[in-house]
Amino acid sequence: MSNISLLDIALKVGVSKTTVSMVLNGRGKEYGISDRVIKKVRETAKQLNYKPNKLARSLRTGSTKMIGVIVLDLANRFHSRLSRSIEDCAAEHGYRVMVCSSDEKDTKLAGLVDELIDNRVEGLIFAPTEKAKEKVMELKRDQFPFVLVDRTFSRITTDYVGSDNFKASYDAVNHMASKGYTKIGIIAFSPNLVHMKDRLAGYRKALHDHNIRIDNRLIRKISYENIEAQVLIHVNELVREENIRAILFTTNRMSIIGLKALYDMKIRIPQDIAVITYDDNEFFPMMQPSITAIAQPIDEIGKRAVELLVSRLNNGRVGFEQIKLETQLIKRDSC
Amino acid sequence: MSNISLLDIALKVGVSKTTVSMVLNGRGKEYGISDRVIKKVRETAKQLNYKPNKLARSLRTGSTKMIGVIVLDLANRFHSRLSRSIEDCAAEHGYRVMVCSSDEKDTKLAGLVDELIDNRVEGLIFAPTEKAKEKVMELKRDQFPFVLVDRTFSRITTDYVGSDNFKASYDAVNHMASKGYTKIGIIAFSPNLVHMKDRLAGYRKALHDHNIRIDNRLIRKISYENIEAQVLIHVNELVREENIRAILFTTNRMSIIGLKALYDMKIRIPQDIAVITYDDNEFFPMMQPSITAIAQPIDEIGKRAVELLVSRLNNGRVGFEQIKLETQLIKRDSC
DNA sequence: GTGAAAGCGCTAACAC
DNA sequence: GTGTTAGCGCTTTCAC
Repeated sequence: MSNISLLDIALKVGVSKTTVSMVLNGRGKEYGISDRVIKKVRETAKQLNYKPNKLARSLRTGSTKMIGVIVLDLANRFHSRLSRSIEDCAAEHGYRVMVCSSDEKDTKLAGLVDELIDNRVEGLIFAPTEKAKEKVMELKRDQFPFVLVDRTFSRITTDYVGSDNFKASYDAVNHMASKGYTKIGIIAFSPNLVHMKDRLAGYRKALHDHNIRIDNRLIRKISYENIEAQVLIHVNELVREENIRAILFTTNRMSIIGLKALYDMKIRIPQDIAVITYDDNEFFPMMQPSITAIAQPIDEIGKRAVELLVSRLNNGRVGFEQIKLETQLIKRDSC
Repeated sequence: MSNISLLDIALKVGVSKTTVSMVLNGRGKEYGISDRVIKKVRETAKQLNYKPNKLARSLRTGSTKMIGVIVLDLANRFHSRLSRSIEDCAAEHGYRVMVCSSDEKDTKLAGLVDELIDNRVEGLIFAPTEKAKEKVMELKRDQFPFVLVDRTFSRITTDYVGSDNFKASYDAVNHMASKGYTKIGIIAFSPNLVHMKDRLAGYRKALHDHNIRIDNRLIRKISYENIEAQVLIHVNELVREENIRAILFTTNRMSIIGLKALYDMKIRIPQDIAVITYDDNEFFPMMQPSITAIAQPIDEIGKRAVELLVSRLNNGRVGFEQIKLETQLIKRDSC
């Protein structure tokens, strides 16, 4: 890799670095550089295969046009689509992204936040982990620009973009109850983060509105470790011991595991048990039965998050916005 | 965001920048800095919330520990999993990644390559687009370290990691033929890239070995624009006009569209038409019928690509390696 | 119309 | 044991 600098071009053309810099930044005219020189500089740059060093430029200008993005797992469909949406929208606003996965680990998240800041990203968009509140407060205290996505904390005000999880669950459980189901189970993560709180609250409210007694044995809260084993256990118990007739899985990961479990148990859907899942999937319409799902507006979440961040970066907007976007209950045959 | 530099710490502690730099890089002992100073520096750094400026460091050291990654589409399952694998393996080797999506567009790819290089990534891992050969040759000429993944070109030697696509298709079609199918269709992209050439060649060879006449009408090659419409047309024609009894979809994107098309046409799988798809999916075991698929070793592809790149970066390895990894035909009920 | 020079924050060779 | 200094490649102010 050749390492041609402005100076090399300047020397070759017989002008100063300054002139070359101006020309290559498209400000030749503005500074009244002669057409001859402009042309010569451009040609020489191309000929020498000049690559501007963004590190040097950023160091000098104090601007990297970089946004740090931390999702939970790039291999998870929700998060990869979210990343993609952020990537595209950021590009529209002239920003590039650095995407990382936190694996739902608080220490990893904190480390990534620091590293991204060390790399001088101008802002962060991330899905916080369960105990990341401290790190988030630290960012807030330092007034570092960031936007939370997917999930947030209670009692702490930050920019946030996510789904209207309360309504999403409400709609789903309302749909179940309207179909006559009363023994409705739910599997969720321990509600330390608001999105889970809301997903559970929507469930409760819907049951309440249908005058269905809330049975805490039907509400299963799992932790973020060993998800697969936990989902299996609880699905098993809900089905075998609690005799549920319908179930709501509150993340796409749980849905995959849960559906597979039901399938392996030879449970008939929806005859034995009706199912609704969080996050839609391309294969759901093709499954037998097709799966009823809560579709989150993933692209929109990414887009709004970028817009929120960029508006802070550009306008120095004050105050915080909490954006909750509408989900869509896609009714199919599983409920 | 406070912007504390080494100098601020140095001033506060009453030593020079150098001393602070040494201490903060963990080389205090090595350079014989006194314990008292080391402690004081560390404390002050923490207290001032010092964030090392990686731009400055990288500019100075000439090393960013960054790898640029360009996949086709971060929202595509194959590519998001590949990205994740690369992210993890890179981290193990002390590198961070910048991931971008080329959307299968040659100009976008070329632009991303340039931008990543401007950002001084030390190497690139990317899936080349159809007409990216020129850009790839340019990188090769400039001796910029890179590894191609998923696909490569004929008549150009570079580091490459992908699946053994010939064998993958061969296994699939061999499986079909062994089950007695003779009218076997295939949908592929125009084979300008070697992976597609191989996927088609494996199909042909398997037919040949089973003494099945190769009928070019059953081989459908589509371009990268408007994929959905094209797949629909060809599936339709293959089914309605050519009376195929089995079909091989050669990418996961095609599989989703193709399966949906068959589903909408009320084709019974495998009674009417047997199906095998490229890329496995978590939902395939649960579908009715379950879907037979070619599972690519995605994690391994990412891992090996990173290792290949890192070995070049560290050892300055000469020569090129072309790694073709074994796929696995996961036999289920769709064929 | 163009150039000189300072400085972004850091590291490392060399000096004392 | 610690400091001085130069310089990575760039932008930008000011000077001519």
